[in-house]
Amino acid sequence: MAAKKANHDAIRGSLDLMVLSVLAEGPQYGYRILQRLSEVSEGTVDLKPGTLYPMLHRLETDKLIKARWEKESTRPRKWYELTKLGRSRLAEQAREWEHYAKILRQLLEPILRQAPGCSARAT
Amino acid sequence: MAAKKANHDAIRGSLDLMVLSVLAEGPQYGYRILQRLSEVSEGTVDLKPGTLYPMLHRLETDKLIKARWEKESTRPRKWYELTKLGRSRLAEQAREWEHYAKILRQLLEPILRQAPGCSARAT
DNA sequence: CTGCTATATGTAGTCATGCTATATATATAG
DNA sequence: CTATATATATAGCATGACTACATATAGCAG
Repeated sequence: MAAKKANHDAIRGSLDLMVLSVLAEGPQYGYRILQRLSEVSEGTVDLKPGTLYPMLHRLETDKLIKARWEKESTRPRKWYELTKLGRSRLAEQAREWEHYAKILRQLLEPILRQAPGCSARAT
Repeated sequence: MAAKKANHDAIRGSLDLMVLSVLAEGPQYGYRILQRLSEVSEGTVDLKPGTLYPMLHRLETDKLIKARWEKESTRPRKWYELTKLGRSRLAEQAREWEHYAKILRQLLEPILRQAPGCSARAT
C-alpha cells in the first residue's frame, strides 16, 4: 500500500489535455511526446510508455488524432497529429479546464495564502 | 456508451482537494458539502451523494478527516472536520495542484489565445 | 564482437476513482 | 396522505492510469 505513484492526482483527468496540447504544437510521435511533457514540466510530469501508448490508441479510436507510420527514419516511428475534431475538442476542453481551475483556485486561495506549516501529526 | 457524465474530466483527481477545501472553511456535514460545491461552482460541479459519501469514508480511513454524529439536530447528521494531518496534506496538495495548473496553463495558453472556432467535423 | 544504454512501440493485469442506481429514513409542505 | 427536501449509505460498473513486462534496433564503449 501507499505505493509510490508516477504522477500526482492533480493531473488525473488532464492527461488527455496535456497530450493533445503537445500535438497542437505539431505532429509528433509517442516517445517524443513523453520527452516533451517531461521537458515542459521540468521532470515533474513523468508519463510512462505504458500509460501513453494505450492513451494514444484511445484518442485515435475517438478520432481526435490520426496516426501514420514512418518507416524511412533510423527506426520506425508512429506519428500522430490532431484531426479537426481533435482540435476543436481540445479548444473546448481547454476552456472547460480553465473554468474548473478558476473554481479550484478560488477554493484553494485561502489555503495557499497561509504559511506553509509542514508539521504533519495526526489529530 | 458516451453516457452523460455528471462531472467533467478536468476535475478528476481534484475532487478530494475540493472537499478538503470546503472542510478547511470549518466543520461540515455531507449534504452541505454537496450544496457548498454546487454553490461555489455556480452549479457546474455536481457531485452526487454516491460519489461523496464513499469519498468521505475513504478520507476518514486515511485519517485526513474525522467524523462525529450529531443526534440532537432535526435529523441525524455526520459532521466532518479536518485532522491536523488532513490540514497539512491539503496545504501540500494545494501547492502541488498549483504547480501542475501552471504547467497546464502554459501548455494551453496558445490554444486559448486562438479564436474559439467551434466547427467540429472529422478530418 | 559483445554488451549496455537509448530509442521506440506495445500488451497484460491490476487498482482506485468516480459514476449510476438504489435503499433507507424523517421532517416539512401542500 | 402524499410528495419533496433533507440526510446518509451501499452495490456494482466503467474506465483511467499505474506497474511490469515484452519486443526490437541503433549506437557506443570496451
